Amino acid sequence: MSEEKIRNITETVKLFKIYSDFTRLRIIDLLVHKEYCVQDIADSLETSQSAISHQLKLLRDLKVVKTRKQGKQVFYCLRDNHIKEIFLIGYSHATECN
Amino acid sequence: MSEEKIRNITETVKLFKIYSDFTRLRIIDLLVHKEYCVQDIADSLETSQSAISHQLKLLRDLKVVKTRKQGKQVFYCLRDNHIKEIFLIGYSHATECN
DNA sequence: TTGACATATGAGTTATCATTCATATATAAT
DNA sequence: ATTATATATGAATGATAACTCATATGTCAA
Repeated sequence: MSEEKIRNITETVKLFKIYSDFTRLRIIDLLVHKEYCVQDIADSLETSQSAISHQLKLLRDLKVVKTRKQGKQVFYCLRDNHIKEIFLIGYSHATECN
Repeated sequence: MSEEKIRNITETVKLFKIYSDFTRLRIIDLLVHKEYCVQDIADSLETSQSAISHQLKLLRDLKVVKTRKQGKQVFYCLRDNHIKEIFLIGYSHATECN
């Protein structure tokens, strides 16, 4: 297995890991539709503000989301359509056998 | 967030987790092209037979792969095209920015 | 049936990572 | 300036899961 192949597989693993956590995937699911501020995400998901903030930091570092500050609040949205596309493909594959 | 939505997200997380490990993804990458027996996978990936067998069991339990026994060897291949499709989509998204 | 080979698997160890808790930072309102 | 609100973050904890090691199981050959 070539060095480049290994790099590519490594990158692909990183990509899939983004979607492999319940909290993160619910955040992404919310942001597919519109932007949200931190507390609204936390409320929607019935999860602590801290846990959400930690995951949002992760998603920020991975360039998955971008932010817009408005007063005291910080609004998050998906950075581009790739994230949304892969989420929707995975979601439909995972749920189509019902 | 509805009960059904939570079930769907949970299933989607499970799906993405399949692809979220370096060893498993390299196994899937091999099996995209053709069937392999356990030792050939282990040799290709320079990973112990035990580690490979453990991951193959996982993939079997998740209905990702199916097996064919031939003498002492067991050949593994992908069970259907869904797995391959999602892998290829993720792979191309992860590697297209080069 | 004994030995050699291929694969499977249980137990133990270790590393990763998501969460909590406490607290820091930043902004707005009074 | 002080207080309240929104968000961020470091450290500690706990859970998950991948790997190793030892060994079991299954199959073939002699």
